[in-house]
Amino acid sequence: MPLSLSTAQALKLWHSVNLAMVRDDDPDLSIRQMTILLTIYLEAPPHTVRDLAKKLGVSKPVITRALDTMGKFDLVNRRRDDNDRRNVLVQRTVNGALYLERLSDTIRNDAKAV
Amino acid sequence: MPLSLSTAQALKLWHSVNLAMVRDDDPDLSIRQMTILLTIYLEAPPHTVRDLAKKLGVSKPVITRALDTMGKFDLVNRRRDDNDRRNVLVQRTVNGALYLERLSDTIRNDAKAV
DNA sequence: CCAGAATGATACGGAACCGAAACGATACCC
DNA sequence: GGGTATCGTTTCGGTTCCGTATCATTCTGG
Repeated sequence: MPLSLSTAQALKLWHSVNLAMVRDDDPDLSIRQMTILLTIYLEAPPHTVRDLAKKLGVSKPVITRALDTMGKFDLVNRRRDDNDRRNVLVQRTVNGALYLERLSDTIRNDAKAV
Repeated sequence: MPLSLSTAQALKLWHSVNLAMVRDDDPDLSIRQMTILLTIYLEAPPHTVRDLAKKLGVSKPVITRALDTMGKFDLVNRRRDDNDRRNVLVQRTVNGALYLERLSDTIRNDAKAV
């Protein structure tokens, strides 16, 4: 069933969720990093660097660097593809799942207050 | 009336809107910049650097620099307060209003598809 | 007046990210 | 096998953003 939002609701929701991200102490993910993370968790694997770059319309180094950063935070994992060792398979982590669970809680909670 | 979203809806909405921002060619605003912009447009004036810093829980230079950047894009405007010339009043612009209108269109449209 | 407080801007060194180009490793194909 | 294509990474120079400290300007209170 489709969600229907007014203009004011849409902007207020966006504002409150962004404000929550700014105010908490964790380091913010950039929009690109956030989009990569959500793609990995919402779409079916396998996820390769090349596929992610194509989906986001960005260059491959952007993906590599974002995976480096998010890997340091243990939000994603990299593994070589044994069937084609040129490929890198991007994998989910427990910590990444928890991160997105907290994000969805924030969104849902702010949506109720909008 | 409160919005009610499932976990999957919340994350899918967040994903699709972020993806749209990544894919379009305009330079992305950072989360902090976006939050400042939305605060200026959603909350009642006057908006000073100090107030914005307090609301977002960041230092004043963060606000000054974000206003510099968004001022270059003509998304916001600065004016000295004539009653207390130490203050800077942050003001809306036509271009900023258009920017947020496009943003809300994206959010509302993606919400329908979630 | 003048000392001190308040406000926003600036200086500084460091970190993160960018686009473009080049690189090493691996797979494919004739 | 040897040349070529593919894949992810690295390098390069440059830009932006950061936090902290400091600054100039303006107001306030005695």
